[in-house]
Amino acid sequence: MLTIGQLASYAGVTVRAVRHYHSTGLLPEPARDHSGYRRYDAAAVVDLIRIRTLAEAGVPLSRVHELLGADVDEFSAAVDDIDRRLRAEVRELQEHRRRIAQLAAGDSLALPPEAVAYLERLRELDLPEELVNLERDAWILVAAQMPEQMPTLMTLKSEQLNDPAVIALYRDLVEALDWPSGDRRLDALADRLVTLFEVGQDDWEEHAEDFPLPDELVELLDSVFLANAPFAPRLLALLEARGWKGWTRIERIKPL
Amino acid sequence: MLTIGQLASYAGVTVRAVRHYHSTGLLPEPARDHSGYRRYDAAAVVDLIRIRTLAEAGVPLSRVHELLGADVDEFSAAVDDIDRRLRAEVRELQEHRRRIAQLAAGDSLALPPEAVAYLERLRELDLPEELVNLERDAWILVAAQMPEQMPTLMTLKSEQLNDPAVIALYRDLVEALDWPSGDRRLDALADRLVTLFEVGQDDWEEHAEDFPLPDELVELLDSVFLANAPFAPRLLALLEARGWKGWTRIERIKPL
DNA sequence: CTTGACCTTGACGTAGGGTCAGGGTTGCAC
DNA sequence: GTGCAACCCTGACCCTACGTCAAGGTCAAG
Repeated sequence: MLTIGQLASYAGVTVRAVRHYHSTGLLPEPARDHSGYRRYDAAAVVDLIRIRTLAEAGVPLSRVHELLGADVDEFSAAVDDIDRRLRAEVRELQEHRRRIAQLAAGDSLALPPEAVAYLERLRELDLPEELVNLERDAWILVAAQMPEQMPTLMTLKSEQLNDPAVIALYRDLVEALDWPSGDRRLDALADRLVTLFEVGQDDWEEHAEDFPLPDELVELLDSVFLANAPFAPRLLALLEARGWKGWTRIERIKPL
Repeated sequence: MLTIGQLASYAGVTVRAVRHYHSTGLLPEPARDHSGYRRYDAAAVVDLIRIRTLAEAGVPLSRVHELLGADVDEFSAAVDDIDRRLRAEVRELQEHRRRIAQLAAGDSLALPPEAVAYLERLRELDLPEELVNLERDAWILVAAQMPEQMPTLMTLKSEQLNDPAVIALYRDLVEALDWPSGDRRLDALADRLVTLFEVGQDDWEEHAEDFPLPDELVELLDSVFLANAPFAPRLLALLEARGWKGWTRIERIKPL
């Protein structure tokens, strides 16, 4: 008669595994000797080797029992099923590998390439890193909600950058981050913003219909603006006084 | 400010996952409102999306933190490392698939093909299934201890089957399973066994040196014999009286 | 008698959360 | 004002397939 250690060693598994199989009922508990030790016969070794063979082939323990008692048809059906599961796992891991390979540090983490390109363009225009980071975080939020619209959105944004007035405004908005909260220069900024809005209005309304940002996303992006720009509340108030409401989604509230 | 549910939905993860990330320190706990609810800002959404991006690419959570703060070099080194791990997992699964595909119900579970062929030959010789099953279990034990010797061992066993006297003896040994324990016919069986031993002795001794079965394996196989054949103790005694000791490894104890 | 190798049960840990249970909060409709 | 659904909170147990102590009992050798 064998002890659990001998059994395990003959079958090529660990003692812990044998006890685990007992605890799940996969291998029946044998009789105990006078001191409480489990005592096994050679048949247990054979059973355990069968279990190990299946387990090492990737069969989940919960299915080993059914496979040990299966006839040829049941067995091959179960094997097919398990192989399907393994194939799916392999595919999933391959997909992981694909994604891992595309990951890189910095912007491209959580942003599609067209957004990365847009950020890179901002950098080339010598806009400060501070702004680029804010833009990046905002676009991460957008990309998470509407990934398929990102290419078109990025094209639109990129086109805006062809207007030197837009770029100048970006630059001055960054400057404004350091201004005291009631700074008089905000009025001039508001005027310039309104000018841009009115020039670009038709374009924007057209696009706004094509790509409706969900209300909650608009709110979220506004909150990013409010949280990062001390002048934001005052600027929004100035814009409202000029007939424009909102920021992420700007709307006319007074007719011209 | 966002609740945990809104945060989770913006980032595309479950509420439970967010709490899990809090518990492991991956995502810092935010401030609570007056009723104890967690309240998040948009920056938390961005952080969470970054975490999700890495996690979905197969990065273990324990490494996500280090990756979020890594520079380009550290990042790509870590990515290489993770990809190695993923590759290893894929290989392991492919190996599982290979083995699963070779598994079949019946004998081939836990036995190499040459052993399966040997068992099949026993069946073709019309030896009873009872014997074939006993042989199968015995060879499972041997195969588990010395897999690389199996082809040669099976060749040797197969050659023995070319002697009609051996086959006849097998048949009669199976018959003997039903005999009463002190049956007189055992004497005749013992005589025939001894005859075979003496004819084959040189062959056997030669092979015994080439393929030394470990003592413990011999003991285990003897125990299979003893457990399954009621006549075994008596037969072994008769053999000893004729100058031969053992069963799995038979040895002459008296000179001729 | 000691020592070391074995055995016993029980419990906790792994990765990444899922799924209750039991109770408090909020917001909207009636 | 109140009822109800939909949130939120913590705590706890569940999953795989065991690994790894902890605290003790047993056995064989020297």
